[in-house]
Amino acid sequence: MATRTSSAGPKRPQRTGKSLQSTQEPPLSLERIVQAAVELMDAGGLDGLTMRRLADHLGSGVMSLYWHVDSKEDVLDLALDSVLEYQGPTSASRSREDWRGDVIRMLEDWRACMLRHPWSAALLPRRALGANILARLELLSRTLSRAGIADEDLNAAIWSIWNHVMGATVTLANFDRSDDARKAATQRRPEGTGGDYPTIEGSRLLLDEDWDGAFRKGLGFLLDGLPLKKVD
Amino acid sequence: MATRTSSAGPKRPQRTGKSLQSTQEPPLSLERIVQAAVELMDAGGLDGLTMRRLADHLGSGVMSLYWHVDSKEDVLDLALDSVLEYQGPTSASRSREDWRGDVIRMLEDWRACMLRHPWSAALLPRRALGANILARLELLSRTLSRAGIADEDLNAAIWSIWNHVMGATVTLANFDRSDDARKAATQRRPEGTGGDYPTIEGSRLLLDEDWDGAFRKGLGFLLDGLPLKKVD
DNA sequence: AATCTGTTCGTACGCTGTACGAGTCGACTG
DNA sequence: CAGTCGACTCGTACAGCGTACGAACAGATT
Repeated sequence: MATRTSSAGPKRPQRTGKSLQSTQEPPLSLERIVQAAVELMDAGGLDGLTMRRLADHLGSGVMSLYWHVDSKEDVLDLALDSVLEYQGPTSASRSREDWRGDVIRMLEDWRACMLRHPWSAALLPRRALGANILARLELLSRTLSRAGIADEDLNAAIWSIWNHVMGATVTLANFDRSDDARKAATQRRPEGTGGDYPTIEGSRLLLDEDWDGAFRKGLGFLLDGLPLKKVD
Repeated sequence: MATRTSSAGPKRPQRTGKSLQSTQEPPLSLERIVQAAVELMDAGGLDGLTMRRLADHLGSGVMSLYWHVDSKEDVLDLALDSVLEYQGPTSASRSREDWRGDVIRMLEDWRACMLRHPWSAALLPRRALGANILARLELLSRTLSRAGIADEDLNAAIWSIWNHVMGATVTLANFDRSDDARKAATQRRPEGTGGDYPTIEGSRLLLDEDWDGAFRKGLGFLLDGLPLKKVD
């Protein structure tokens, strides 16, 4: 963890002289930059990524990054998109019948991706949609359309399902990072107001929730509520 | 818009001397600070809020803010919560029957609040739940519970509905801020990959969506899919 | 040998959040 | 009246941020 801490060296050592290529870093590339950015944010959250740290991590100078990348925002976009890759239903054949399974599989993978990198949830609301997100949306559209949803309901259905994933992930990523939220909600008594949140406490809503189960169950409610053209 | 631009004055005028109380600002208070923070972010987004600008806006010194407030994060929390206030169903009587209407009213108000202050959507995923959010959750819990949802389904139902609002709002706030997203999604042809997103284009998913309608419709799907104990 | 093109990087600038300590002012106490 | 205390304000300073600018270097081409 602290293998790089050299005591009393110059401020940022990096690329020492010419003949002494000690660590022999591979050349900078967009892929390496993005991957390092993801690692930094996995380790330290959104604030864990600074251009200087990123450069140090790659053994390069800060401004070298800017030849490959326009801005830090650019790095964020690329990192977010790189984390959301999805290779669709491996055999396109099986999706003939089991549209529900296809949808659920893709959404749970999506959710898993974002929970593996909790910073992505906080990033999603403020970045444009990258290629991988669009690909997932496209897959969702195609599957739902084939499942026989009335055309006039299709868009609303897609958005509803999308929203379910977004909302669930965003919420959980938030809670996981500071579970003070739950404690605050259930333990703190506002005292000034006199009343707190009895129903929430009663249902143990914020406490011992099985998030995965709730996600699946809620998705079930949603899919059950969708109006299909043909009943099967 | 530019009424405050005084040419060649000192860097930040603020509270000139003792006898010349020109603008006679009311004293600093937490309420004033929070309100000013909301105004700044309404005008300039998340980045529009800096402690220095906030102080200027209030006619005070920067560090004076820190007597009322612990940190900038504190300001963000307070601003977010202040924007999500909700005075429940005015007459508690009417909610006896129309639980569906009560839920929809509260959620649409919630969504409207967040869309009125688009920065709030980007903030929500990374801040803990404030009192007003908890109050809304509590109301939702109570209403749903009274509507006759099976106890074992209650939590999943609450989360599903919550997620719907969160997802829809977060997505829309994102899109509204840069509608380049839609153009990029539908116009840009990835060329490298060869294929783009035909189904999305076909359904005009990202183009001419009636967001309010889709939100309502999707909420309908969700509520229709909820398993009620008693059918009515 | 000269030039060009792709790539690296040191320095510097303006901006951020905030720690620290000095200052002001009204009220209360001897 | 002097003294002192607490609430409140604020100037200065500092470390860290993103990045504009331009100098430097490598290898290939002329």
